[in-house]
Parts: sequence; C-alpha cells; structure tokens
Amino acid sequence: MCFSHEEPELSIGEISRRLNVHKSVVSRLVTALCSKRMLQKDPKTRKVSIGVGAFTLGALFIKRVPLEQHAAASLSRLVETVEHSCHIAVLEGHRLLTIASAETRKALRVILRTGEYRYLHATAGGKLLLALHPGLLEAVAESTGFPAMTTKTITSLARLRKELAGIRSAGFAWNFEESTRGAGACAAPIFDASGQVVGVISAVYPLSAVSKTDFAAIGDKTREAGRLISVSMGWQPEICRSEVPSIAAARFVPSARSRVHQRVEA
Amino acid sequence: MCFSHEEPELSIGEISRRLNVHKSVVSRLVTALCSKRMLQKDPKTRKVSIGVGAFTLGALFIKRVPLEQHAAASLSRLVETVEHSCHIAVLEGHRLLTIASAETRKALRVILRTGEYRYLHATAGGKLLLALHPGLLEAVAESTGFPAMTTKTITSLARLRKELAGIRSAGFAWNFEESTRGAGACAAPIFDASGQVVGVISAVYPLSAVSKTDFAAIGDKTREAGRLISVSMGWQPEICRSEVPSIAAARFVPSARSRVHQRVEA
DNA sequence: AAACGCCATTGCGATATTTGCAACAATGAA
DNA sequence: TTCATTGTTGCAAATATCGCAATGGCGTTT
Repeated sequence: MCFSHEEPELSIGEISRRLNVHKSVVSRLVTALCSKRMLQKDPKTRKVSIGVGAFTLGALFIKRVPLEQHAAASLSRLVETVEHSCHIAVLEGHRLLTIASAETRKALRVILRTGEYRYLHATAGGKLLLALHPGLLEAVAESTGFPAMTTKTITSLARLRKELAGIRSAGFAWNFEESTRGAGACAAPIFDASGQVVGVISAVYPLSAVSKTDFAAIGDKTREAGRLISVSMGWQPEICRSEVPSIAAARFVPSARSRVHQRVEA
Repeated sequence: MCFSHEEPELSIGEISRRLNVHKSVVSRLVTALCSKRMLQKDPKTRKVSIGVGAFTLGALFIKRVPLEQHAAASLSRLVETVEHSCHIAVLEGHRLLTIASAETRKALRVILRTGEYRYLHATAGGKLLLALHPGLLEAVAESTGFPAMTTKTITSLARLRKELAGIRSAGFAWNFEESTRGAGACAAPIFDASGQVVGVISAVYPLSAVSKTDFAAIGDKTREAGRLISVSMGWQPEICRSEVPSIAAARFVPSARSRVHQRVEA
C-alpha cells in the first residue's frame, strides 16, 4: 500500500524506509509476493511495482459494484457525444473514487485514472455528493478539511455551503479550475432503485477547448447519461424526481464507508 | 487468491476448506485484511469478498501497462463503429488476459470482463498470439492442453497448427463458436516500437446479430484500430509490416511471463 | 580503466508471533 | 423453541519471523 500513482515503483530500500521495516524483511516479503504475482520486479532497475495478481483481484472487486456494470456502455457513448473524457465515480470514505473512465481521442484532454482518489470539495462530482449527502460536508470539514488545489478552490465552509445549496437545487454540478488549473468539469448524479445516490458521471475538459455554447450541450448530455444509467439501475424518474433529496437523506448513514465496506472490528 | 469470477464471495468456512487453513486463522486474517480494506465482509450474509484496496492497487498495475494507455481511446471508438463489445487483451502466461473492455449498448451482446483469463486456443485473440509467438503452441500443449469449450473448439495440435498457419499469413484471426456457443469474434494484433506483438484488440459479437456483409466491415475496422494503436505506440508500418513475424520471433522468449513479471527466486 | 560505494540478498540465532484446539457466541433452520 | 451450523476468542506450544552482519552484484566516479 505504499505504492501510489505518483510513485508506482519503488526500490527495496525506499519501501524499507517508508514502512520502517528492515531491508532484509522487505526483500523477503517482496520475493514472496512476486512469486504470487502480487508484485513484480524489474530485473534491470530492481524497482518493485504492483503485479498482475493485484489487477486480477481488483477486477473482482469492481465487477461486484453494480454501478459499474450498468454504466460502462453509457460512459463510452457519452465520450463520443461530448468529445471529452468522462468518468464514473463513487463516494469512498471522504473522497471521490474513479471507478470507470473513458478517454476521448483528442490530443488536448484531461486525464483521470481509474482507481484514483480525489477531493470532494474540489471536483464537480465530489461537490454533487457533498450536496446530496447531509452531514458529509461537516464530517469532511472535521477530518481532512478543504485544502486548496488551485487559487479557485473553495476552501471555506461557508462558501461551500452556498455552493452546495445551488448544486442541490440544480441537481447538477460544475467545476471551474477548482481542482486543476485550466480544467473544468460537470457532473450528474446516478440513483439506484431506492432513489439513493450511488455515484456520479462526469465530463472533464480543458476550458480552453470549450466554447460558451458547448457548456450547455455538455451539461445536457452528461445529465442525460446520468439519468439513463439511473433508469437502468431501476430508478423510477416520475416517482423519485421530486423526492430524491429526501430519500437520499433518509438513506444516508454518517459513515458512508459502511455501505460498501464492512469494518470488521470489535 | 481463492476468489474468482465464478465465486466472488466466500464464507470463512469455505475459505478455510479451500486453503486448508483452520477457521480461526482465516477469521483473524480476514479481519486484518478488512481493516486494510483489501477484503470486505457483508455483515448480513457474512460472506467475504475482495475490497476496494485491491482495486486501487490493481489500477496501479494497469496504469503501468503501456498498451492500456494508448489503447483506451481507440477502444471506445471501435465499439461505436462496429457496434459490438471490444476488448484489449495480452498474453499472460499461457492464457489471454483481458485488460480493457468497452461494451456496446446493444441488448444482445457478448460480455467479457476486465481481469478475466481465457484460453488461447479457443479465442480469436489467443489464436493470433499463438500464431505470432513461435514455441508458444507447444508450450501450451504440454501444460494445459486444449480443452474443448464447445463442439467447435479446435482441440487437436495438428488442426491448430493448420489454423495458425492461416492466421499467420492473414495477420488476423477469427473465431466461430470455438469459445462460446453462438458467439463469434475477430482479433487484430498490436505491435510496439520494436515490432513485437504486445497484445490484441478484438470485437466479440453474437453470430445471430451479424450479417455476412457485416463481417468484412467489422474485420476491417478492428484491423484498423489495431494498426492505429500500434502506430501510437511507436510502431513503424512501412518498416515492420513485412518483418513482423520475424521480429516477433526474434524477440520471443519461451517463458512469456518473464517479460512483464519477474519471478524472483533462487 | 579501475576502484569505490551502494544496494539487494542470504545464513544464523533469539525472539515474538502465529497456530490450533476448545469453548463460547450468534445466526438461521426445523 | 430447540437444534445445528458458523464465526469469534483465550491460551499454551510451536513455529516462523526478525535483525544483524557478511557476501555478491552493479552502477558510478575518479
């Protein structure tokens, strides 16, 4: 778990230092995990990285996320329509986890990788989830807070509350350079049969490549994709539309983790 | 590693039996891994399954596969053109590992999941790799052999040799119900800058949904997608086209695993 | 070109962790 | 309600792990 997207490969010594475990132990552990293909080692550079076994296991997890099963097809379709990279993300603890991504072929594009975590307060999808999950904003405020990613990141609780109120009434969220300089995004919610928000679908684009008229179109298409996925998951538009916030509220549990993951502990 | 696509969740007792480890040990191990989110436990059914941590790690692996980075965009584009689910797969040991998949929105479609392994001799992509990797066919024959998946699966070494000769000269492979009853597929090779085959791109479809005229179009589009990805990976068409088999041959090492994964062992 | 320094690996003893059994607790079925 | 199955926990024996130091292999520096 000391590997990350920033440092996908480490030497034995680096791992040893990070984990505060002696080199000999790391060496033995790495060889053991390599034999099970959970790690792999470049014989030339001697750097260690995640192995194919982990990928196989990870695929097993994502297969069991109902959202991913329904969203895959709509996602690639959305990419073709809006001509920008699109993503499906879910709430994971106090962060936003990208579980599926489809990239446009354009040279100028924003790249978000599957499996990557991002802040809730600085992303369109994250703000949408903050808006639809009562209590979540406060929980995040107490734990990680709202670090600034760019000069446009909303870092104050008061301003976030205001922003979320607008998102709540619109049922849709935008992001203008709050996470990455020059990049914008929009996100639509995805509901399941019970009317609960289970994730978001978002389009991410370089602001320089989007004209004013494009914005509306991208937003509409994204919203429509979210609606389609919701329907395929059993969501009943006519029944739930007006009730969405309340149902989402009723179903929400403070520890958002507990729904998907069970912390087993006395 | 006792989890699979067929059995994505197991009880403590089942794990204990499969691993020949006492229930108490499994219980403690599971709780430990749950705390690290590598596993998760459904509190109601008490079934254990792979956790989000494994997914995060797996994403780290796939990010480092150069092929996946270049192919993602072309893949979704191919799906839109041929209107059938498409996949990118690589050689992993003696099997074919699907590393990326994009599904069509059609109701009638063939579903292959990322992270799933399939037989080489019963798939279009697998046969293509068998054709381009000298020695691989014999290695597979000795290890797993060629189990029949359907009545049309080619199970004899002699007939496979004949089939592969045809594929080699065509540089392209088809599959008619050799893996799944009613399903067909075609696959094109993907080469890297060194002219080595690094993977295949394939389209999978229900044979009932494809007319005779469609076949040619799907094949052409798939082949073209493979070529595009190859080029983006630095492949030089004019130089390599005629040399592909030989270069691929020269670069091939008997243990295909060793390229990607380092078996660390005395 | 040669020597140096760094990094990873391995043998070995002392230590600490894990194991397996058994009983307990909890859940679901009859 | 009772039975049967399944998962969790305490405890002592036993095993595997840890850390150290030395070896071997590489890349780098002078």
